[in-house]
Amino acid sequence: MPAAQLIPVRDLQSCCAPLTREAISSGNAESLARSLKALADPSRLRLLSLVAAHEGGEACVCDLTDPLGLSQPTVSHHLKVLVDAGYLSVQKRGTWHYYGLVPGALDSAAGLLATV
Amino acid sequence: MPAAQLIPVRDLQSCCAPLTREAISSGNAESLARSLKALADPSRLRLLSLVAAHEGGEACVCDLTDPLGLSQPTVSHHLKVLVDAGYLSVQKRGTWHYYGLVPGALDSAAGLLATV
DNA sequence: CACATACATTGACAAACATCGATGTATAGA
DNA sequence: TCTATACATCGATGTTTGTCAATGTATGTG
Repeated sequence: MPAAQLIPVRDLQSCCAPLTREAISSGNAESLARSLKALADPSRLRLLSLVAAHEGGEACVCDLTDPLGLSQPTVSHHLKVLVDAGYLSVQKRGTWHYYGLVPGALDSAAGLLATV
Repeated sequence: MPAAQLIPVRDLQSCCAPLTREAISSGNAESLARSLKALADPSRLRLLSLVAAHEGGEACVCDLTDPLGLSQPTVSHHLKVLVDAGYLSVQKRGTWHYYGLVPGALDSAAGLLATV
């Protein structure tokens, strides 16, 4: 899948223009849109929040399905989207997969927004 | 359409929890997701950028179709989405409709992101 | 009035997406 | 080795979304 890859938020850059200068490039717009699309879903926002609020800052899939009211495959899918976008990280211990927030990832996204 | 209304970004609030405290409520997650979804499209990001970079900080539809390479109805549609979400405002002078950035709207969105 | 311009709305269609049930894979324990 | 648990992947389905051509609505001009 060479076309349309997802770059982790932290590696995104909207270049230099802070605003009102030059219009964002077509490529940067696509990258930023992809990162925002990963966040633009109520279930995924709640997932990020649930993970962050969970003790130790990490949670396994089994901790998340009930509060979300979604099936395990669906939760797994959303987690994958968030990992691919660079908002979450996984760590496998035994049978469990522990998801945790990538430090600064949300801030990166917020920062990019201010650059239009 | 009483269900699932779009609240302007500036009126959104994720309540008090800054992070890692309590998980975001289902309702707030829906509202925030809706606002982010309005931004999560390359064409709309470029529209915001083009409007901001245009002289006077405002632009009419005819200024935007060519740089975007999209049809007039499509541009009109995207602009409506951005207006409904509270990112753009419209002002009609004669035959022209001038779109401008709503001050602080993008910052509001960025701020909400930091609250998860 | 007739005509042109600027824009919105409608209807249609294909692509993308969220969701689930079923199935596959790996790890742990009896 | 057999069984149970935790999770991922697959395939199918219904919904949402981006896009355009066609049409409608004002506004301005001759």
